Amino acid sequence: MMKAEENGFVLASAENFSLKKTFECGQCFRWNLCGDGTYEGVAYGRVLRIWEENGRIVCAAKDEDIPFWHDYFDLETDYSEISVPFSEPPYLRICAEFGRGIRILKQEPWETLCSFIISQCNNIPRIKRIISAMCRLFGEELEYGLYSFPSAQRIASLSEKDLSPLRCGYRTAYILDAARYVSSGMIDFDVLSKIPSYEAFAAIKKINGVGSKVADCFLLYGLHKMDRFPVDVWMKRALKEHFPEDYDPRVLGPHAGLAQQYIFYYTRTGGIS
DNA sequence: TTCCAGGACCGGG
DNA sequence: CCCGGTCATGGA
Repeated sequence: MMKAEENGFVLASAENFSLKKTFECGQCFRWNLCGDGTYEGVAYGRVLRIWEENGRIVCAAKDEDIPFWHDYFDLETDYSEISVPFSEPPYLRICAEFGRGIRILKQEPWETLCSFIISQCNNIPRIKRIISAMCRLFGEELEYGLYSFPSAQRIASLSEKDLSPLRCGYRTAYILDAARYVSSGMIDFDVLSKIPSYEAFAAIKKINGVGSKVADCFLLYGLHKMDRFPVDVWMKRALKEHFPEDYDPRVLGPHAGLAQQYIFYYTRTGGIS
């Protein structure tokens, strides 16, 4: 399955795992391309460097972390298989072909929730800057220049004034409300991950500043509930222009969220990789 | 200057 | 249920 190479471990074939598409399709904000072509990121307080080499995806990580990363990239799932239902309408088929290689990451729930609260009415470069600053100011240093995402407990211990250097405006109060829900145990991610997605949806929306769209992003990217289909301005446009009137994404089945990711990536890039 | 960015909330119709 | 105004901030 995975064997040691000269410089690292082979995680997968590049055929079904595109680093560029996976990290730049809009689902995550903390993976960055380095000058040498490798991507560098942090998840669950672990650092990873990962790159493509001879048609394979290779990574540098601690040996004992390899199973973790294997799961993080959802490598047990056959994405070509679960993409079979995305054959129509024609626009969706084009999106799915264009996005082949995207993996839906199993991101840290709290980080995902917080990140998509920040994302509302904001642009991606600025979202990344705010999150980066949050980690640098309130996370723990792992290696030089790389920090963990601060825990909900840590954020809950802060005031609006403490968070003011982040310059995230009205979202500050939302972040604090979310941190209190999570740190107090009123919201328990382990519980949410085990109940039906529509129940988790209702529960997470109790947080001030978490509406339908942020809730769905949290469920899809943070709890890996693949049936959720976040609808933002880009999706509204795509649905209006390329799908039948009153189209219900639920017809896409239990992995509709992957279809959403294909559509979002294609629509945002204009089909230009 | 105005508009927009992976929205949410609130009020009124 | 849907509508418009409002909420900070920064870049184009």
